[in-house]
Amino acid sequence: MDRLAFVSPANVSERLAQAPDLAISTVIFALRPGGDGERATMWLPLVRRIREPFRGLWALPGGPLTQAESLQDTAARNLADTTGLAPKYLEQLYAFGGLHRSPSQRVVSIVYWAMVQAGEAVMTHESENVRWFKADGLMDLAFDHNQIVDYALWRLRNKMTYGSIAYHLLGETFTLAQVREVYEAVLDRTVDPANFRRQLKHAQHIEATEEFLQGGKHRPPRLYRYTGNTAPDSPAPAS
Amino acid sequence: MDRLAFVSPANVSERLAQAPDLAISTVIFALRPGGDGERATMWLPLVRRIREPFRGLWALPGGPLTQAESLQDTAARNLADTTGLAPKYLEQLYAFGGLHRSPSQRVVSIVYWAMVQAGEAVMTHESENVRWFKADGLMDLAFDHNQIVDYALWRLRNKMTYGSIAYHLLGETFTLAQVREVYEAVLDRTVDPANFRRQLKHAQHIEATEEFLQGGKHRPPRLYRYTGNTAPDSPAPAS
DNA sequence: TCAGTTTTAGTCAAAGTGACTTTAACTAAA
DNA sequence: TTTAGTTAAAGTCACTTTGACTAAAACTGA
Repeated sequence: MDRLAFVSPANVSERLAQAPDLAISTVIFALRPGGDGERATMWLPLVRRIREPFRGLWALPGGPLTQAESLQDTAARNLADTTGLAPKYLEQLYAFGGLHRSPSQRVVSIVYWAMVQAGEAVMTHESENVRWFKADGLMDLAFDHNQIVDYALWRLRNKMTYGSIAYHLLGETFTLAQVREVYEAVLDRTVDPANFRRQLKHAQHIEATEEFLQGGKHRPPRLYRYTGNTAPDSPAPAS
Repeated sequence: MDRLAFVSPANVSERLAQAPDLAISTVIFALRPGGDGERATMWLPLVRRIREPFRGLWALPGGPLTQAESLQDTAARNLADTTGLAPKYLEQLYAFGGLHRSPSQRVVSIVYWAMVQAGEAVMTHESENVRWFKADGLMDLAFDHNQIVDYALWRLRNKMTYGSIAYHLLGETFTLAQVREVYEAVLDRTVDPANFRRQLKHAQHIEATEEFLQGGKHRPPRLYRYTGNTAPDSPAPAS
Protein backbone atom coordinates (compact mmCIF):
# COMPACT_ATOMS: atom_id res chain seq x y z
CA MET A 1 0.00 0.00 0.00
CA ASP A 2 2.89 2.33 -0.39
CA ARG A 3 1.89 5.06 -2.73
CA LEU A 4 5.13 6.77 -3.36
CA ALA A 5 5.44 8.82 -6.50
CA PHE A 6 2.27 10.77 -6.92
CA VAL A 7 1.93 13.03 -9.92
CA SER A 8 -1.22 15.07 -10.14
CA PRO A 9 -1.34 18.26 -12.20
CA ALA A 10 -4.27 20.00 -10.55
CA ASN A 11 -4.95 21.44 -7.12
CA VAL A 12 -1.44 20.92 -5.98
CA SER A 13 -1.68 23.79 -3.54
CA GLU A 14 -4.51 22.09 -1.69
CA ARG A 15 -2.33 19.16 -0.91
CA LEU A 16 0.79 19.90 0.94
CA ALA A 17 2.06 16.49 0.11
CA GLN A 18 0.55 13.27 -1.15
CA ALA A 19 -3.15 12.68 -0.74
CA PRO A 20 -3.91 10.13 1.97
CA ASP A 21 -4.33 6.53 1.15
CA LEU A 22 -7.82 5.13 1.62
CA ALA A 23 -8.18 1.64 3.05
CA ILE A 24 -11.07 -0.54 4.18
CA SER A 25 -10.68 -2.90 7.11
CA THR A 26 -13.13 -5.10 8.97
CA VAL A 27 -13.54 -6.36 12.49
CA ILE A 28 -15.29 -9.72 12.32
CA PHE A 29 -16.80 -11.14 15.46
CA ALA A 30 -17.88 -14.67 16.22
CA LEU A 31 -18.90 -16.35 19.44
CA ARG A 32 -16.81 -19.29 20.52
CA PRO A 33 -18.37 -21.54 23.16
CA GLY A 34 -16.50 -21.64 26.43
CA GLY A 35 -15.33 -25.07 27.46
CA ASP A 36 -16.74 -26.65 30.57
CA GLY A 37 -18.42 -24.11 32.81
CA GLU A 38 -16.46 -21.27 31.24
CA ARG A 39 -18.32 -18.43 29.65
CA ALA A 40 -18.38 -18.20 25.87
CA THR A 41 -16.16 -15.44 24.45
CA MET A 42 -15.89 -13.23 21.40
CA TRP A 43 -13.25 -14.10 18.82
CA LEU A 44 -12.06 -12.37 15.69
CA PRO A 45 -9.85 -13.34 12.74
CA LEU A 46 -6.60 -11.52 12.04
CA VAL A 47 -4.12 -11.72 9.20
CA ARG A 48 -0.38 -11.54 9.54
CA ARG A 49 1.28 -8.76 7.60
CA ILE A 50 3.76 -9.97 5.01
CA ARG A 51 5.03 -6.50 4.10
CA GLU A 52 6.31 -3.45 5.81
CA PRO A 53 5.19 -1.58 7.75
CA PHE A 54 4.58 -3.83 10.75
CA ARG A 55 5.74 -6.89 8.81
CA GLY A 56 5.08 -10.00 10.86
CA LEU A 57 2.51 -8.40 13.16
CA TRP A 58 -1.14 -9.33 13.10
CA ALA A 59 -3.70 -6.92 11.69
CA LEU A 60 -7.35 -6.64 10.75
CA PRO A 61 -8.18 -7.98 7.32
CA GLY A 62 -8.39 -5.16 4.83
CA GLY A 63 -6.98 -3.51 1.78
CA PRO A 64 -7.18 -0.46 -0.42
CA LEU A 65 -10.49 0.87 -1.66
CA THR A 66 -10.94 -0.24 -5.22
CA GLN A 67 -12.32 2.09 -7.77
CA ALA A 68 -15.32 0.18 -9.03
CA GLU A 69 -16.74 -1.01 -5.70
CA SER A 70 -18.75 0.60 -2.95
CA LEU A 71 -17.14 0.79 0.46
CA GLN A 72 -19.17 -2.14 1.72
CA ASP A 73 -18.49 -4.25 -1.36
CA THR A 74 -14.79 -3.63 -0.96
CA ALA A 75 -14.99 -4.79 2.64
CA ALA A 76 -16.97 -7.89 1.70
CA ARG A 77 -14.70 -8.87 -1.17
CA ASN A 78 -11.60 -8.35 0.88
CA LEU A 79 -13.01 -10.56 3.59
CA ALA A 80 -13.79 -13.28 1.12
CA ASP A 81 -10.31 -13.05 -0.42
CA THR A 82 -8.36 -13.18 2.80
CA THR A 83 -10.47 -15.30 5.13
CA GLY A 84 -13.08 -16.97 2.94
CA LEU A 85 -15.86 -15.50 5.06
CA ALA A 86 -19.07 -13.96 3.72
CA PRO A 87 -20.82 -12.42 6.73
CA LYS A 88 -24.53 -11.74 6.48
CA TYR A 89 -24.17 -8.79 8.82
CA LEU A 90 -21.73 -6.13 7.66
CA GLU A 91 -22.00 -2.53 8.81
CA GLN A 92 -19.81 0.53 8.85
CA LEU A 93 -18.13 1.13 12.19
CA TYR A 94 -15.99 4.27 12.02
CA ALA A 95 -13.49 6.12 9.87
CA PHE A 96 -10.04 6.40 11.41
CA GLY A 97 -7.94 9.17 9.97
CA GLY A 98 -5.27 10.20 12.44
CA LEU A 99 -2.10 11.66 11.03
CA HIS A 100 0.32 9.00 12.16
CA ARG A 101 -1.55 5.76 11.94
CA SER A 102 0.98 4.45 9.46
CA PRO A 103 4.66 5.31 9.66
CA SER A 104 5.16 6.48 6.08
CA GLN A 105 2.22 7.53 3.91
CA ARG A 106 -0.88 8.74 5.73
CA VAL A 107 -3.73 6.23 5.64
CA VAL A 108 -7.42 6.86 6.29
CA SER A 109 -9.18 3.62 7.16
CA ILE A 110 -12.91 3.18 6.90
CA VAL A 111 -13.57 0.27 9.22
CA TYR A 112 -16.51 -2.11 8.94
CA TRP A 113 -17.61 -4.68 11.42
CA ALA A 114 -19.27 -8.02 10.83
CA MET A 115 -20.83 -10.90 12.70
CA VAL A 116 -20.61 -14.52 11.68
CA GLN A 117 -22.15 -17.62 13.17
CA ALA A 118 -19.99 -20.12 14.96
CA GLY A 119 -20.66 -22.59 12.18
CA GLU A 120 -19.35 -20.24 9.54
CA ALA A 121 -16.36 -19.26 11.59
CA VAL A 122 -14.88 -22.74 11.55
CA MET A 123 -14.97 -22.68 7.76
CA THR A 124 -12.43 -19.86 7.66
CA HIS A 125 -9.41 -20.49 5.44
CA GLU A 126 -7.07 -20.58 8.37
CA SER A 127 -3.37 -20.77 7.67
CA GLU A 128 0.00 -19.67 8.91
CA ASN A 129 -1.09 -16.11 8.27
CA VAL A 130 -4.81 -16.20 9.09
CA ARG A 131 -6.02 -17.14 12.54
CA TRP A 132 -8.78 -16.49 15.07
CA PHE A 133 -7.95 -14.82 18.37
CA LYS A 134 -9.86 -14.07 21.53
CA ALA A 135 -11.08 -10.47 21.25
CA ASP A 136 -9.97 -9.27 24.63
CA GLY A 137 -6.41 -9.52 25.74
CA LEU A 138 -4.99 -9.35 22.26
CA MET A 139 -1.28 -8.99 21.62
CA ASP A 140 0.07 -5.81 20.04
CA LEU A 141 -1.38 -5.41 16.57
CA ALA A 142 -0.19 -3.48 13.55
CA PHE A 143 -1.12 0.19 13.15
CA ASP A 144 -3.78 1.38 15.61
CA HIS A 145 -5.73 -1.83 15.27
CA ASN A 146 -5.83 -2.46 19.01
CA GLN A 147 -7.74 0.79 19.43
CA ILE A 148 -10.06 -0.18 16.62
CA VAL A 149 -10.85 -3.54 18.17
CA ASP A 150 -11.47 -1.92 21.55
CA TYR A 151 -13.82 0.56 19.97
CA ALA A 152 -15.67 -2.23 18.17
CA LEU A 153 -16.08 -4.12 21.44
CA TRP A 154 -17.44 -1.00 23.10
CA ARG A 155 -19.94 -0.50 20.30
CA LEU A 156 -20.89 -4.15 20.50
CA ARG A 157 -21.71 -3.90 24.18
CA ASN A 158 -23.77 -0.79 23.58
CA LYS A 159 -25.74 -2.13 20.65
CA MET A 160 -26.43 -5.36 22.45
CA THR A 161 -28.71 -3.76 24.98
CA TYR A 162 -31.20 -2.40 22.50
CA GLY A 163 -30.45 -4.20 19.30
CA SER A 164 -30.76 -7.25 17.19
CA ILE A 165 -27.09 -7.99 17.02
CA ALA A 166 -27.16 -11.18 19.03
CA TYR A 167 -29.04 -13.10 16.36
CA HIS A 168 -26.36 -12.49 13.75
CA LEU A 169 -24.00 -14.53 15.86
CA LEU A 170 -26.43 -17.45 15.98
CA GLY A 171 -27.83 -19.84 13.41
CA GLU A 172 -31.22 -19.95 11.74
CA THR A 173 -32.83 -21.32 14.85
CA PHE A 174 -31.57 -21.11 18.38
CA THR A 175 -32.54 -21.73 21.97
CA LEU A 176 -33.17 -18.91 24.39
CA ALA A 177 -30.21 -20.13 26.41
CA GLN A 178 -27.99 -19.58 23.38
CA VAL A 179 -29.16 -15.99 23.09
CA ARG A 180 -28.43 -15.56 26.74
CA GLU A 181 -24.91 -16.91 26.20
CA VAL A 182 -24.32 -14.20 23.62
CA TYR A 183 -25.44 -11.53 26.05
CA GLU A 184 -23.31 -12.94 28.84
CA ALA A 185 -20.26 -13.13 26.59
CA VAL A 186 -20.58 -9.60 25.28
CA LEU A 187 -21.66 -7.92 28.49
CA ASP A 188 -19.30 -10.11 30.51
CA ARG A 189 -21.72 -10.81 33.32
CA THR A 190 -24.28 -13.40 34.25
CA VAL A 191 -27.90 -12.88 33.29
CA ASP A 192 -30.81 -14.46 35.14
CA PRO A 193 -32.22 -17.17 32.85
CA ALA A 194 -35.84 -16.78 33.95
CA ASN A 195 -35.96 -13.00 33.67
CA PHE A 196 -34.10 -13.05 30.39
CA ARG A 197 -36.59 -15.55 29.05
CA ARG A 198 -39.49 -13.38 30.09
CA GLN A 199 -38.07 -10.41 28.24
CA LEU A 200 -37.51 -12.32 25.02
CA LYS A 201 -41.03 -13.74 25.17
CA HIS A 202 -42.45 -10.25 25.12
CA ALA A 203 -39.93 -9.07 22.51
CA GLN A 204 -40.77 -8.57 18.87
CA HIS A 205 -39.26 -10.60 16.06
CA ILE A 206 -38.65 -13.68 18.18
CA GLU A 207 -40.85 -16.50 17.00
CA ALA A 208 -41.20 -19.88 18.65
CA THR A 209 -40.86 -22.88 16.36
CA GLU A 210 -42.38 -26.29 17.05
CA GLU A 211 -38.97 -27.91 17.14
CA PHE A 212 -36.78 -28.72 20.08
CA LEU A 213 -33.05 -29.11 20.29
CA GLN A 214 -32.42 -32.82 20.79
CA GLY A 215 -29.30 -34.55 21.97
CA GLY A 216 -28.65 -32.51 25.06
CA LYS A 217 -28.18 -34.04 28.45
CA HIS A 218 -31.30 -32.56 29.97
CA ARG A 219 -34.72 -31.24 29.11
CA PRO A 220 -34.74 -30.33 25.37
CA PRO A 221 -35.17 -26.61 24.87
CA ARG A 222 -37.53 -25.16 22.31
CA LEU A 223 -35.98 -23.59 19.22
CA TYR A 224 -36.79 -20.02 18.22
CA ARG A 225 -36.36 -18.01 15.07
CA TYR A 226 -35.51 -14.37 14.50
CA THR A 227 -37.96 -12.70 12.13
CA GLY A 228 -36.62 -9.15 12.19
CA ASN A 229 -34.65 -7.61 9.38
CA THR A 230 -31.29 -9.20 8.99
CA ALA A 231 -29.72 -5.95 7.78
CA PRO A 232 -28.24 -3.34 10.10
CA ASP A 233 -30.98 -1.50 11.95
CA SER A 234 -30.35 1.91 10.45
CA PRO A 235 -31.98 3.48 7.45
CA ALA A 236 -28.70 2.17 6.09
CA PRO A 237 -27.22 4.81 3.84
CA ALA A 238 -26.37 2.74 0.82
CA SER A 239 -23.97 5.24 -0.64
CA MET B 1 -8.47 15.02 -6.38
CA ASP B 2 -7.42 13.38 -9.50
CA ARG B 3 -4.74 10.91 -8.86
CA LEU B 4 -3.68 10.27 -12.37
CA ALA B 5 -0.27 8.89 -12.92
CA PHE B 6 0.37 6.58 -10.08
CA VAL B 7 3.71 4.97 -10.25
CA SER B 8 3.91 2.17 -7.85
CA PRO B 9 5.43 -1.04 -9.04
CA ALA B 10 2.93 -3.20 -7.23
CA ASN B 11 -0.84 -3.48 -7.21
CA VAL B 12 -1.43 -1.48 -10.35
CA SER B 13 -4.04 -3.93 -11.44
CA GLU B 14 -6.01 -3.35 -8.28
CA ARG B 15 -6.75 0.24 -9.21
CA LEU B 16 -8.57 0.56 -12.45
CA ALA B 17 -8.47 4.34 -12.56
CA GLN B 18 -7.96 7.31 -10.32
CA ALA B 19 -8.12 6.93 -6.59
CA PRO B 20 -11.23 8.51 -5.06
CA ASP B 21 -11.33 12.01 -3.74
CA LEU B 22 -11.66 12.34 0.04
CA ALA B 23 -13.82 15.13 1.43
CA ILE B 24 -15.07 16.13 4.88
CA SER B 25 -18.54 17.64 5.31
CA THR B 26 -20.55 18.57 8.38
CA VAL B 27 -24.21 18.67 9.32
CA ILE B 28 -24.66 21.41 11.92
CA PHE B 29 -27.85 21.50 13.92
CA ALA B 30 -29.33 24.29 15.95
CA LEU B 31 -32.73 24.72 17.56
CA ARG B 32 -34.74 27.70 16.40
CA PRO B 33 -37.67 28.67 18.65
CA GLY B 34 -41.04 28.35 17.03
CA GLY B 35 -43.03 31.53 16.92
CA ASP B 36 -46.29 31.79 18.83
CA GLY B 37 -47.59 28.41 19.85
CA GLU B 38 -45.61 26.70 17.13
CA ARG B 39 -43.13 24.01 18.06
CA ALA B 40 -39.43 24.83 17.87
CA THR B 41 -37.63 23.20 14.94
CA MET B 42 -34.18 22.04 13.92
CA TRP B 43 -32.24 24.22 11.49
CA LEU B 44 -28.95 23.76 9.71
CA PRO B 45 -26.64 26.00 7.70
CA LEU B 46 -25.92 25.33 4.04
CA VAL B 47 -23.55 26.90 1.55
CA ARG B 48 -24.31 27.59 -2.07
CA ARG B 49 -21.96 25.93 -4.52
CA ILE B 50 -20.07 28.34 -6.70
CA ARG B 51 -18.46 25.67 -8.87
CA GLU B 52 -19.50 22.72 -10.89
CA PRO B 53 -20.79 20.17 -10.25
CA PHE B 54 -24.15 21.29 -8.87
CA ARG B 55 -23.20 24.95 -9.24
CA GLY B 56 -25.86 27.14 -7.64
CA LEU B 57 -27.36 24.37 -5.50
CA TRP B 58 -27.08 24.35 -1.74
CA ALA B 59 -24.80 21.86 -0.03
CA LEU B 60 -23.38 20.94 3.36
CA PRO B 61 -20.30 22.91 4.33
CA GLY B 62 -17.20 20.91 3.62
CA GLY B 63 -14.05 20.56 1.64
CA PRO B 64 -11.15 18.28 0.85
CA LEU B 65 -9.19 16.57 3.58
CA THR B 66 -6.00 18.47 4.12
CA GLN B 67 -2.80 16.65 4.64
CA ALA B 68 -1.69 18.02 7.97
CA GLU B 69 -4.99 17.85 9.87
CA SER B 70 -6.98 15.11 11.51
CA LEU B 71 -10.43 14.41 10.12
CA GLN B 72 -12.11 16.28 12.94
CA ASP B 73 -9.75 19.25 12.70
CA THR B 74 -10.46 19.49 9.01
CA ALA B 75 -14.18 19.53 9.73
CA ALA B 76 -13.78 22.18 12.42
CA ARG B 77 -11.56 24.44 10.36
CA ASN B 78 -13.80 24.17 7.34
CA LEU B 79 -16.78 25.14 9.47
CA ALA B 80 -14.98 28.15 10.82
CA ASP B 81 -13.90 29.19 7.34
CA THR B 82 -17.26 28.94 5.67
CA THR B 83 -19.75 29.75 8.43
CA GLY B 84 -17.72 31.23 11.26
CA LEU B 85 -19.07 28.60 13.64
CA ALA B 86 -17.00 26.74 16.23
CA PRO B 87 -19.29 24.04 17.66
CA LYS B 88 -18.43 22.56 21.02
CA TYR B 89 -19.97 19.27 20.00
CA LEU B 90 -18.49 17.72 16.85
CA GLU B 91 -18.65 14.01 16.18
CA GLN B 92 -18.21 11.71 13.24
CA LEU B 93 -21.47 10.65 11.64
CA TYR B 94 -20.79 8.33 8.72
CA ALA B 95 -18.58 7.81 5.69
CA PHE B 96 -20.43 7.98 2.39
CA GLY B 97 -18.63 6.30 -0.46
CA GLY B 98 -21.10 5.34 -3.18
CA LEU B 99 -19.77 5.15 -6.70
CA HIS B 100 -21.84 7.91 -8.23
CA ARG B 101 -22.19 10.55 -5.56
CA SER B 102 -20.45 13.05 -7.77
CA PRO B 103 -20.90 13.09 -11.54
CA SER B 104 -17.25 13.09 -12.53
CA GLN B 105 -14.54 11.97 -10.15
CA ARG B 106 -15.58 9.61 -7.38
CA VAL B 107 -15.75 11.25 -3.97
CA VAL B 108 -15.73 9.58 -0.56
CA SER B 109 -17.14 11.92 2.09
CA ILE B 110 -16.55 11.49 5.76
CA VAL B 111 -19.41 13.40 7.34
CA TYR B 112 -19.34 14.94 10.81
CA TRP B 113 -22.24 16.40 12.72
CA ALA B 114 -22.31 19.24 15.19
CA MET B 115 -24.65 21.02 17.58
CA VAL B 116 -24.60 24.72 18.32
CA GLN B 117 -26.63 26.80 20.72
CA ALA B 118 -29.22 29.18 19.41
CA GLY B 119 -27.08 32.08 20.59
CA GLU B 120 -24.12 30.91 18.56
CA ALA B 121 -26.22 30.20 15.52
CA VAL B 122 -27.24 33.82 15.05
CA MET B 123 -23.56 34.76 14.91
CA THR B 124 -23.09 32.80 11.71
CA HIS B 125 -21.47 34.73 8.86
CA GLU B 126 -24.59 34.63 6.76
CA SER B 127 -24.43 35.91 3.23
CA GLU B 128 -25.77 35.39 -0.25
CA ASN B 129 -24.13 31.96 -0.19
CA VAL B 130 -24.46 30.92 3.45
CA ARG B 131 -27.88 30.54 5.05
CA TRP B 132 -29.79 28.59 7.66
CA PHE B 133 -32.66 26.32 6.58
CA LYS B 134 -35.27 24.31 8.36
CA ALA B 135 -33.94 20.74 8.54
CA ASP B 136 -37.03 18.96 7.33
CA GLY B 137 -38.62 19.79 4.04
CA LEU B 138 -35.37 20.92 2.44
CA MET B 139 -35.15 21.68 -1.25
CA ASP B 140 -33.01 19.49 -3.50
CA LEU B 141 -29.42 19.71 -2.40
CA ALA B 142 -26.18 19.02 -4.24
CA PHE B 143 -24.78 15.49 -4.39
CA ASP B 144 -26.52 13.06 -2.01
CA HIS B 145 -26.72 15.65 0.72
CA ASN B 146 -30.47 15.19 1.19
CA GLN B 147 -29.82 11.58 2.16
CA ILE B 148 -27.07 12.66 4.51
CA VAL B 149 -29.31 15.17 6.27
CA ASP B 150 -32.06 12.60 6.60
CA TYR B 151 -29.62 10.14 8.10
CA ALA B 152 -28.37 12.77 10.54
CA LEU B 153 -31.94 13.51 11.63
CA TRP B 154 -32.57 9.83 12.17
CA ARG B 155 -29.44 9.51 14.29
CA LEU B 156 -30.44 12.61 16.20
CA ARG B 157 -33.81 11.15 17.11
CA ASN B 158 -32.20 7.92 18.21
CA LYS B 159 -29.48 9.48 20.31
CA MET B 160 -31.96 11.82 21.93
CA THR B 161 -33.73 9.07 23.81
CA TYR B 162 -30.69 7.88 25.74
CA GLY B 163 -28.15 10.58 25.36
CA SER B 164 -26.86 13.92 26.35
CA ILE B 165 -27.32 15.59 23.01
CA ALA B 166 -30.06 17.97 24.06
CA TYR B 167 -27.74 20.01 26.26
CA HIS B 168 -25.40 20.83 23.40
CA LEU B 169 -28.23 22.75 21.79
CA LEU B 170 -28.81 24.81 24.92
CA GLY B 171 -26.77 27.36 26.81
CA GLU B 172 -24.79 27.08 30.03
CA THR B 173 -27.95 27.09 32.11
CA PHE B 174 -31.44 26.25 30.99
CA THR B 175 -34.92 25.60 32.27
CA LEU B 176 -36.46 22.16 32.22
CA ALA B 177 -39.06 23.50 29.80
CA GLN B 178 -36.28 24.37 27.37
CA VAL B 179 -34.94 20.83 27.51
CA ARG B 180 -38.44 19.60 26.84
CA GLU B 181 -38.67 21.88 23.83
CA VAL B 182 -35.58 20.23 22.37
CA TYR B 183 -37.10 16.81 22.83
CA GLU B 184 -40.39 17.88 21.30
CA ALA B 185 -38.64 19.45 18.32
CA VAL B 186 -36.44 16.46 17.61
CA LEU B 187 -38.97 13.75 18.33
CA ASP B 188 -41.75 15.82 16.75
CA ARG B 189 -44.36 15.08 19.39
CA THR B 190 -45.61 16.60 22.60
CA VAL B 191 -44.13 15.46 25.89
CA ASP B 192 -45.98 15.67 29.19
CA PRO B 193 -44.29 18.44 31.19
CA ALA B 194 -44.83 16.89 34.61
CA ASN B 195 -43.57 13.44 33.68
CA PHE B 196 -40.64 14.85 31.76
CA ARG B 197 -39.71 16.92 34.78
CA ARG B 198 -39.83 13.87 37.01
CA GLN B 199 -37.45 11.99 34.73
CA LEU B 200 -34.91 14.78 34.60
CA LYS B 201 -35.01 15.15 38.37
CA HIS B 202 -33.91 11.56 38.75
CA ALA B 203 -31.38 11.84 35.90
CA GLN B 204 -27.65 12.14 36.40
CA HIS B 205 -25.66 15.18 35.38
CA ILE B 206 -28.55 17.61 35.76
CA GLU B 207 -27.87 20.00 38.58
CA ALA B 208 -30.27 22.60 39.92
CA THR B 209 -28.86 26.08 40.31
CA GLU B 210 -30.19 28.68 42.75
CA GLU B 211 -31.07 31.02 39.92
CA PHE B 212 -34.37 31.53 38.18
CA LEU B 213 -35.12 32.78 34.72
CA GLN B 214 -36.58 36.24 35.15
CA GLY B 215 -38.50 38.33 32.68
CA GLY B 216 -41.06 35.75 31.64
CA LYS B 217 -44.74 36.41 31.78
CA HIS B 218 -45.46 33.85 34.48
CA ARG B 219 -43.90 32.02 37.37
CA PRO B 220 -40.11 32.14 36.94
CA PRO B 221 -38.65 28.68 36.29
CA ARG B 222 -35.53 27.43 38.02
CA LEU B 223 -32.36 27.20 35.96
CA TYR B 224 -30.41 23.97 35.71
CA ARG B 225 -26.92 23.07 34.59
CA TYR B 226 -25.54 20.05 32.76
CA THR B 227 -22.57 18.55 34.54
CA GLY B 228 -21.88 15.56 32.27
CA ASN B 229 -19.02 15.40 29.83
CA THR B 230 -19.44 17.82 27.01
CA ALA B 231 -17.64 15.57 24.54
CA PRO B 232 -19.33 12.88 22.49
CA ASP B 233 -20.26 9.96 24.69
CA SER B 234 -18.06 7.37 23.06
CA PRO B 235 -14.57 6.33 24.02
CA ALA B 236 -14.00 8.73 21.16
CA PRO B 237 -11.38 7.25 18.90
CA ALA B 238 -9.08 10.19 18.46
CA SER B 239 -7.38 8.85 15.40
C1' DT C 1 -36.43 -45.57 40.03
C1' DC C 2 -33.84 -41.65 41.43
C1' DA C 3 -30.43 -37.95 41.59
C1' DG C 4 -28.95 -34.15 38.83
C1' DT C 5 -29.60 -30.59 35.55
C1' DT C 6 -31.90 -27.56 32.50
C1' DT C 7 -36.17 -25.58 30.80
C1' DT C 8 -40.18 -23.15 31.77
C1' DA C 9 -43.62 -20.87 34.54
C1' DG C 10 -44.87 -18.21 38.38
C1' DT C 11 -44.61 -15.05 42.69
C1' DC C 12 -43.66 -10.75 44.92
C1' DA C 13 -41.84 -6.42 46.13
C1' DA C 14 -39.65 -2.38 44.24
C1' DA C 15 -39.11 0.82 40.71
C1' DG C 16 -40.66 3.18 36.62
C1' DT C 17 -44.30 5.14 33.35
C1' DG C 18 -48.41 7.58 31.43
C1' DA C 19 -52.41 10.21 32.40
C1' DC C 20 -54.09 13.30 35.27
C1' DT C 21 -54.96 16.62 39.38
C1' DT C 22 -53.54 20.11 42.54
C1' DT C 23 -51.02 23.81 44.45
C1' DA C 24 -47.60 27.60 44.06
C1' DA C 25 -45.91 31.74 41.90
C1' DC C 26 -45.95 35.15 38.86
C1' DT C 27 -48.05 38.76 35.19
C1' DA C 28 -51.43 41.51 33.29
C1' DA C 29 -55.87 43.09 32.84
C1' DA C 30 -60.02 44.71 35.29
C1' DT D 1 -56.08 46.06 44.68
C1' DT D 2 -58.29 42.34 43.22
C1' DT D 3 -58.74 38.72 39.93
C1' DA D 4 -58.29 35.96 35.82
C1' DG D 5 -54.83 33.59 33.19
C1' DT D 6 -50.63 31.08 32.69
C1' DT D 7 -46.69 28.44 33.75
C1' DA D 8 -43.86 25.90 37.34
C1' DA D 9 -43.65 22.29 40.31
C1' DA D 10 -45.36 18.58 43.15
C1' DG D 11 -48.39 14.82 43.90
C1' DT D 12 -51.82 10.86 42.90
C1' DC D 13 -53.07 6.51 40.93
C1' DA D 14 -53.36 2.64 38.03
C1' DC D 15 -50.55 -0.01 35.25
C1' DT D 16 -46.23 -2.03 33.55
C1' DT D 17 -41.57 -3.41 33.99
C1' DT D 18 -37.62 -5.32 36.59
C1' DG D 19 -34.76 -8.03 39.80
C1' DA D 20 -34.56 -11.71 42.95
C1' DC D 21 -36.37 -15.77 43.95
C1' DT D 22 -39.27 -20.27 44.10
C1' DA D 23 -41.17 -24.15 41.99
C1' DA D 24 -42.78 -27.37 38.72
C1' DA D 25 -41.80 -29.90 34.34
C1' DA D 26 -38.88 -32.67 31.35
C1' DC D 27 -35.13 -35.03 30.19
C1' DT D 28 -30.43 -37.97 30.94
C1' DG D 29 -27.57 -41.09 33.11
C1' DA D 30 -26.53 -43.89 36.91
